[in-house]
Amino acid sequence: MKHKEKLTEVYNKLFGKFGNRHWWPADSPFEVVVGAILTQQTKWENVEKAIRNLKDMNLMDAESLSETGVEELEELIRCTGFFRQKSRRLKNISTFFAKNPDILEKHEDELRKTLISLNGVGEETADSIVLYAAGKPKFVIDAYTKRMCSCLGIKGNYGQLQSIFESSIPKNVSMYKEYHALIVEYGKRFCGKKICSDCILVENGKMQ
DNA sequence: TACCAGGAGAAAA
DNA sequence: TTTTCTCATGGT
Repeated sequence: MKHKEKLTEVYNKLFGKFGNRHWWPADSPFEVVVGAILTQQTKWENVEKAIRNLKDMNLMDAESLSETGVEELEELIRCTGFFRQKSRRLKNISTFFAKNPDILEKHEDELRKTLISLNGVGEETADSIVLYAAGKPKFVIDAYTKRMCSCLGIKGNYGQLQSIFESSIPKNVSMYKEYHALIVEYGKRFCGKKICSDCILVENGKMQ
């Protein structure tokens, strides 16, 4: 089966199972940016606590966050792990957003390139911001996506997998958001477990 | 106790 | 250019 047909079938199956995920949970585009940094190698539940801490201190905007001391940030986001790195990354990116308030209005390719040039922002984090904060079409490839693709027999590095997804499904922001969210939900439940046999994409002992 | 979670960046091979 | 190591906490 070709990639396009396979990925379309997987989408339909996941949507049928999980429905609309309404992603990304955030009250503002900047909150998505903050969440994208904090969620690196961390469970979302811990990110939520840190975001609550920042909101309680009225720091959920670029200007306020950029003016906050690194040590204070470390305490507020400690629960997300890697707090020394992340506090510096947060301060760095919020300073950039404070100086460039219209950055999210740029074309997705230019925006992505700009974001990746910032310290602490790699491909996945940049794409998450482009898609969920700026609302522009860039498919996010995360660890779950790589694992799922590997099981489906679709191989490639980040850029290759992104190209496969973007050429297989309609270039549509809502579709990109929904598909990635569905893969995460699927991944949380079925990937990394020792019982792959329960995977909803498996039939007769093998992936479709 | 050991392992993993919605990565990125530097160092080593 | 690809792989490995480090960053760190909290939950299972």
